[in-house]
Amino acid sequence: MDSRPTRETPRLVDVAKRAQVSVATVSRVLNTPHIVRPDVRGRVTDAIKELGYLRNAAARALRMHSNRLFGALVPTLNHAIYAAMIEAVQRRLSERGYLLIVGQTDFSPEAEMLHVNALIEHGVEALVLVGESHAPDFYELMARKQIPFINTYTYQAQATHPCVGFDNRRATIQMTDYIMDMGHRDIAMIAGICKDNDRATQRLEGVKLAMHARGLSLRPDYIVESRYTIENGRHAMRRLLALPQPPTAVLTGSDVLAFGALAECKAQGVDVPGQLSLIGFDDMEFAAHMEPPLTTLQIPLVQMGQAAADYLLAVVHDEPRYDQIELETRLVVRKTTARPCR
Amino acid sequence: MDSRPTRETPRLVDVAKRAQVSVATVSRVLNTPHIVRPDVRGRVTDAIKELGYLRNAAARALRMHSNRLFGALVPTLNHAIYAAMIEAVQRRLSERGYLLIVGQTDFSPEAEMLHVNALIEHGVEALVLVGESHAPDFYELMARKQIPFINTYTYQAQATHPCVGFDNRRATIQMTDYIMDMGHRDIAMIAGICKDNDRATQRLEGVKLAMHARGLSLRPDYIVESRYTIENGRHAMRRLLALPQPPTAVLTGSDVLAFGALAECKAQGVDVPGQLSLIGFDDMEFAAHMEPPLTTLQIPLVQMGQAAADYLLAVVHDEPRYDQIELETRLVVRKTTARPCR
DNA sequence: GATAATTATGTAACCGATTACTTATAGAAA
DNA sequence: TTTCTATAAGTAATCGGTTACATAATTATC
Repeated sequence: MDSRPTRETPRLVDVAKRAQVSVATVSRVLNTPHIVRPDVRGRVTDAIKELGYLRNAAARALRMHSNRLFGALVPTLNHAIYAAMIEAVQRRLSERGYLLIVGQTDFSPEAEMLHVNALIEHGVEALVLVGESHAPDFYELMARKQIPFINTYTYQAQATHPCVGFDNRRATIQMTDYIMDMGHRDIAMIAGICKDNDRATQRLEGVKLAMHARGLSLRPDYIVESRYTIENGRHAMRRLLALPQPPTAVLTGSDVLAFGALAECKAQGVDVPGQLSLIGFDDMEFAAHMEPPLTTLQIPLVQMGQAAADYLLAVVHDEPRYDQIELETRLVVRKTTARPCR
Repeated sequence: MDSRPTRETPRLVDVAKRAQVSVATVSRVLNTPHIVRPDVRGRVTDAIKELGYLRNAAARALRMHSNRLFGALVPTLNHAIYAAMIEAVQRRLSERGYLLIVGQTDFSPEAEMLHVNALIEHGVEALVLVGESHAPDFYELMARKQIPFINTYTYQAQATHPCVGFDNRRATIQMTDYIMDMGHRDIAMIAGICKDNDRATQRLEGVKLAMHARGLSLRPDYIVESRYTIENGRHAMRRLLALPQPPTAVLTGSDVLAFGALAECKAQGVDVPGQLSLIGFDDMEFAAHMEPPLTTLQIPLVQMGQAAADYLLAVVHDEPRYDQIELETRLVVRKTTARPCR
């Protein structure tokens, strides 16, 4: 009868004792089972089950310099687009036995950098980020620590850092060309907040670029920057409609803004697309079910998350991969766009 | 001139050497700065900055048996309600210097259990879960490992496990009473999938209970179970409207389903609330902006996430706390409910 | 100025798993 | 049966912090 106080958690050595083998053997059963004789292996797995043994990842990480742990930082989880991307990343990593730490930056590079440091301390093997503009010393740090990462929601062929996504400028150029082709000239943009947000900035630039290319320009009072909420979309549209000469077409930086904008139009009796055309961005679930259904730009969110996870897994396992991954966006034409009636 | 190959990552001992102190002192500067003389402390912090030292959480965790790492498991991040809860949890933990590993269970107890094991191996100090029904050996495991956890989205005063949320049965009883008070008897429910989902199950039960209490009963063909998507909400409503005697009121297990249901009503020219009353669940952002604005039940998502984080932090720091936390739900009456016209 | 009390710093054991290296065992060949 | 080879299992060093305990330095007291 052994009356020593029972340890709370069994360790490798406890399993070894019970299976009458050395710790090395147990470790082998756990990591490279095929090099252990089947009968011994059986004894060990039995002991593991009987004791309810779970390995200690801290000890493992300390010795192995690897954690099976990735990190992902998004502006917020409260936007479906980021949540959906994270969901795809998490799912993919899970399939490969990796866990994911998630953090939120609130669109602040400083907050992002704080998180990056904490994540590195915790030994994450790779990092998923959003956008390409980070804190000043971010890239230097990653290079020094040799931690692979990938920027999502962004793509540039000649980018110096790994990225997966699409060219945000080209995306809104596509939208703007489409609406100009229909005959619109008085085009407004309800954009996201551009400060510290390269995607929002580039989307706005795309609109300007496309208009300039046809000798038009985006009037300053036709630009409204708003945080991505329905309420803000309404406000922004109210502002535009109150202008002496309201636009005939409104592009938005997000379906959420478009939802609010459309709600405001309905409230004010403005016919969409009769009097005013509206285009969203993201093609979120509700876009197809709005009334009228929203013309918008489809973003390959799930693909992006998967590609980000796959890329980092490839780096970690030293497998071949592409550093810059471009994904297709698609303008989904539904019922909120028409030729201007003026 | 020192030409030894430079270590990739500086360690505590490197900092110690550079600051001309022992490792113990550096560790103290990091963990209990006030017990180190200011001048020495200065030397050390300088050395830390100069070397770009970041502590190794694995080594720390191994020695300390604590990680500053929590875990959270939700069915999916693709539903705003779970994402919003996680966002609140993450934010709160972040304030206190903790990181959060997030996993998705897809409403499967087995998948949940797999994640739980992985999280424990990775040394999470506490766990946030959704609902109260988990894999058979879940509670036993948590008790054995002594890892604190909390069930969210659920509340029962006499619960044997920590929980934060509301009584899902009472929530739909409240809705059902309200709609019955208006005079409705032909009440249908578009519920979530009840299998392995205690919240969905209890919500459905609540409707049945409330109706029974007034001598009514929920007809089997008035119950439709659907996954929480807009499209499914439409389908469900289509099914109900195709019935020989359609209901005069439809309760739903989620605003997402209600959104789809309302879209279908509009498509079929069914007047809401004239011909049919509709109630949602969750009070998501878009509910107030639907047309007509959706009557729904408000859930304190953010509060729930915060409370869950606070509870677990309290346990970990051995501070006082309540094990069962009830939060208020509120029926937000908007424009999709009216007396029946029949 | 000497001694005691207090505070600051250093030394080294420890956390638990992995694995290079060593030793034992089984199987093959003679 | 003996020797050699191949394969399996064991021993112990190691990863990088933390902290009990030992020692040195400082301040307080006589």
